[in-house]
Order: sequence, then structure tokens, then C-alpha cells
Amino acid sequence: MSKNIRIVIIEDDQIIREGYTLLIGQTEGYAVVNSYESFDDAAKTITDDNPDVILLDIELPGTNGIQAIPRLKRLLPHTYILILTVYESEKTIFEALANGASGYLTKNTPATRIVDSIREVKDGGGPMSVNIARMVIKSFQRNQESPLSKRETQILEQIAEGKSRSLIARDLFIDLETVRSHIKNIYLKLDVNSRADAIKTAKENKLI
Amino acid sequence: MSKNIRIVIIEDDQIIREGYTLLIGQTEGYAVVNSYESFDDAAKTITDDNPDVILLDIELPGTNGIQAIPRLKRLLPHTYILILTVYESEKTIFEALANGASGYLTKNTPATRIVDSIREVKDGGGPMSVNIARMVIKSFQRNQESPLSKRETQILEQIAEGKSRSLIARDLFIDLETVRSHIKNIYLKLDVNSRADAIKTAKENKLI
DNA sequence: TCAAAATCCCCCCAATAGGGTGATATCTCG
DNA sequence: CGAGATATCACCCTATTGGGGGGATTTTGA
Repeated sequence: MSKNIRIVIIEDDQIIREGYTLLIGQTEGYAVVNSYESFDDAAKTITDDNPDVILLDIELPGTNGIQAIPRLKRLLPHTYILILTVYESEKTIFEALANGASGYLTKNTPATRIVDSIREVKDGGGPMSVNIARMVIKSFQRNQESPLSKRETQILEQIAEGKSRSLIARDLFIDLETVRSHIKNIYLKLDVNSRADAIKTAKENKLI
Repeated sequence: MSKNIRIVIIEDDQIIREGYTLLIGQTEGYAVVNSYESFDDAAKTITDDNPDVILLDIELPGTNGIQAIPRLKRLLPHTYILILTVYESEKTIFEALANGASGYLTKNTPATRIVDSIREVKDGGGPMSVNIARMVIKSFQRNQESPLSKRETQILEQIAEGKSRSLIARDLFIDLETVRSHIKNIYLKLDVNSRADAIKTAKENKLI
């Protein structure tokens, strides 16, 4: 026995919604069990749909897609959420992922890729459009041209972990005064004069 | 005129290295300009190869792949690095990406996907194997069952930004003593008694 | 060989962190 | 409705910290 993957679509544009429904419904092994034009609409009955995967748009009337994610998660803890949107701003992407989305596709994604991604999400993958994946990877990467030396960077990291000077000194097997000295240089280079500002500046410039 | 994508392979296993060379060399538009069995070996002449993309293994004799990334970046600032390895530990993956890798594929990746990924990397994408992508996405996600209340989470975030109690109080428009009180509750719930430990525990459990 | 980096040392003092022990108002959920 | 969680504020204490000064020496890398 082969069970279909149960899919719900939340998308306000009727044309797109029906397009996806048709596309996915045609595909062997996939079943669109319901579709809604807003989260507020979906919230009432979506638990009865018992979907495996929800295709979710970001721009929705009322509750937007980002806000909808944690609520959907609460309604359906074991359902995967796949974002399908035109939004490509970094903020939106990271919010969506942080809120619990399992994948993020932009709307120019080819039909076959969408269908594949639904399967992928259900199999524990994390499908992303190429440009999204690039942004995600970039978010991990440090600034290569940091003004800070290795040691300074290392110490700044520990500061960002909330460690006191003495703890840092102990953990790095150096003197308390050395830590102090490094911190002074860090402040000089970053043109700040407090831990909070140093961390802020460092994060903004991806130094840590 | 169509220019080939210039590729260099750094991989210690001869069989695999020759396999990739053959596979990629056969493909229209791709040229393997050189291959090495270690970074230390490659370092001497790789700048002459002038590659667009480097396929890099993690487990290498001498300098390992992770350490090799920043050095390759220094030698060839405009070259993309694509990791191709059996390693799937979270630590390795995030280190590789943080060090400047543009993509991360595991060795069970189908041949066609490898070839596609090279193109993708050159076009500004960030190819990842499905399981890698899942880990990367998961790394963005918070623990849904945090013991901390919203306010406590918010305050813990500010602590992780290096802010002092008084700064937090000012920014949240609450009394210094209230901040204190929240922090005490955070410490209670996390069973810690310092900022550093709170941040550590919180990060381990993805509470922030 | 020469500059940058890393290491260590001293002064000062206000601010901070963390421990203890409370109170009160609101909110939420069964 | 009522218990428990949450958010707010108060005052006690003291050791530690953080940041601003001023320096010096050694190690390292290009």
C-alpha cells in the first residue's frame, strides 16, 4: 500500500493556488487535501485536513505567513511547512526558518522542483532555491578582512559568550592583564567602549 | 565563445580523484585543470591553475580540508570552494561554511548532481546535500518547548548581546530590579548562576 | 629586520553581578 | 473560580568586574 502525501496550500492568489493544486494533484503519490486563501481561514479546519506538508505563502491577508508558521506548528506539530513566495529579503527568510519552516522556495521555482521539494521535506530534507541557499550559506561566513587578529577574534567570541575577563584568562591559559590588553585593542580597532557595542559591531560586520 | 569552468580537485583517494576527473572532464563546458592529493601539495602551484571552482575533500593528509579553506581563499580570493566529503558531523559542516565554503555535498551525491552543483556554485548558488540542508535549516530553529517565558527569552537575548542590566532595563522600559528579577528566574530555570553559563545552556538548547 | 601580535604589569574607582528575601498585579488555563 | 505562572518593583549585602589610564617584553611572520 502506498499512501499519498497529504498537502494543504495556503495562498491568497486564486490563480496560483489553483495552479499548484492542479500541478500537484496530477502527480502520482501527492494529494492536495485542501487549500485556503489565508491563515485565518485555514486555522478553523486545517487540523481536520491532517496534512503532511503545508505550502505556505508569505504575503497573506490578515495573519501573514511568517506569523502563521508558529501557529500552524502548534496546531499541527508534526506537519512540515514549505514556504513558497516571491519574498527574498534576508530578514524574511531567516525569520521564516527560525519560526520553523522546513524549506524555502521562491515562486520562479520550476514545477518539477516544487514537487520534488515536497517529497524532500517529508523525507527530512531542507529544500531551498539556489539564491536562498546562497544567502543562508553566506550568513555562516565571516568577514575575511577583519581588522582583528586571531587572538582578538577569539577573545571577542568569548566575550559574546558572556564570559568575564578572568574566565577568559583561565580558559585561554593567559594572564588576566593580557585579556584586558586584548580587549582594549579590540575596542580601539572597533571604535567602541563597551562589551555590548563590541558585540554589536562585530556581528554587524560578521567578525564573529 | 564559451569558456569552460576551470576545476581543481583536492582529494587524497586516487580512485575517487580519477573518478571525478573523468566524470567532470567528460561533461561539456567543464574542464578539470589539475588535481592534487593534499592541500600542502596543491598550495605550491594551484594559483597557476587559476580555477573557478575547487572540489575539496575534508579528510586529507597534512592540512585538512577545513584548515585548507581559508588558505585557499587567500591564494585564490575569487575561487569558489565546494566541499565533497563523507563527513556529516554538524561541527564539520558549520566550520566549513564559516571558513568560506560555498557548498557542501556528501559523497553519496549522484554524479549529475555534482556536475550541476559546480555550475550552481559558479552562478552564485549554494548547493547542499539534502541532509546537510536540513541540518543547516535546523540550526536556525529555536526549541519550541523552551522553559523560558517570552520576556525571559527576550532578556536572555540581550544578555547574550553583552548588555548590562541597566542597559536592558533602559531598552525595555522596565525597572532595573525587574530585569534582575527576570535574570534570577532565568538562572533558576536553567539551573545556572552566571551569564556565561546561561548563554551556554541557552545556546545548547537553542533557546536563543 | 621590522612591524604587528601576543604577552604581562601597575594605577584608579564607579558600576556590575549575583545572593538573599520579600511584595503585588495580571494573566492564563483547566 | 482558583492555582500557578508571569511581570513588575523593592532593599539588603559584598566581591568582582569593567573600563580608563600608563607602561614593558617577547614572539612571530612577512
